[in-house]
Amino acid sequence: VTEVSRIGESEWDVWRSFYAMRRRLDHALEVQLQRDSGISRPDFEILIALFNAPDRRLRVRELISTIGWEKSRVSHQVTRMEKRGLVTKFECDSDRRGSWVELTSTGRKVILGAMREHSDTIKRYFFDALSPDELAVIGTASASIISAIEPTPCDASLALDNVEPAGSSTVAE
Amino acid sequence: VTEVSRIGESEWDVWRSFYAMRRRLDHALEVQLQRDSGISRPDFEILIALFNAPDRRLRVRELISTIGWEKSRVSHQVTRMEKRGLVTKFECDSDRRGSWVELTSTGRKVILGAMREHSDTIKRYFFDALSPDELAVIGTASASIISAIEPTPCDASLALDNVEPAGSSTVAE
DNA sequence: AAAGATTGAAGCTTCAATCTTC
DNA sequence: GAAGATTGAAGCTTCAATCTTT
Repeated sequence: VTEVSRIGESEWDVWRSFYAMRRRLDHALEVQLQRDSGISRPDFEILIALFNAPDRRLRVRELISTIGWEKSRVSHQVTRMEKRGLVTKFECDSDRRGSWVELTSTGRKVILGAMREHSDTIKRYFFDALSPDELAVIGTASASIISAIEPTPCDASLALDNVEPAGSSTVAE
Repeated sequence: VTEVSRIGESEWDVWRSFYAMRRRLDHALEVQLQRDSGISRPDFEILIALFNAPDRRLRVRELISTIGWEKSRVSHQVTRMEKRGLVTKFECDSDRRGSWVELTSTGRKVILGAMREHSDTIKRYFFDALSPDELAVIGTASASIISAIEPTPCDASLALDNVEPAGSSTVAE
């Protein structure tokens, strides 16, 4: 479609290497969390978000925007975690549509241990494997990829190329 | 535990950036595949493996080693894909325990389209976002991380530090 | 017994529908 | 009607158990 800057075999090798790395890293982190702390990565994400919150509690709405999941996923996940005693749910006074999710004391213990062990694991598999230069490149490269995916909220401004046709009425309403 | 080479806030920023990038890239690729070709990423992986095989067919066993999934995952996935007409299964003559999985003509059409569109997407979100230098660093960094996770099969050779005790017989067999 | 493969159950994820409160 | 949240169904993933052939 557009002019193609050739992607050759060596480039695809990088992609495959990158792809394999993501899979193995994910898997290694999952295994470690489950083995050391008895939780899954989804569990970890919920717990860490609550742990970092003001009173160890968040609205479901906030959980959604913090972690970036679908709302039903959060709902199902929290329901399961409540059964296991990691969190509790209760109604919100100020807005009776909403509900709070709060860390239990068990959940607090679990996340404290998990943070320590999980950090060690990330250090071992990620930071220790990379030089400072490599780390820096990965930081900027990650940001570039994210920008490439999200056409930027400034998208709108690009569409307004020939804006302001002098004194045209904006919607006669 | 061991002496800690400090992981500071800027390092964790890189981790979070990397983590977010992986999630968004995965999501973007899934969305594109589903929208353009009506298949999921698991579907794509099975189809591409079969497409690259000698007669567009593989034993389940080979599918497992090629893609690196759990055997039951492959089995369930293939069963679902067979229902949708993307692949067919039939018995293996030479080893009656085994079975073949083969691309249907529909499956072939689907994967041909998907490869084109999916490559374009990877180009747009991955290759176009990165400089040649960044790409090279990501390649070597990915390999390093994989090595850090898998203690290397060459592990054994490291244990053989003081090898070759003069005229030792190499396996009396 | 080991290898090749399937099955069923349970947890995870997404989608669409729903319900209540604002 | 829109926002906050839950529910149910369907597909995905893992684990353990099973079954057959070697």
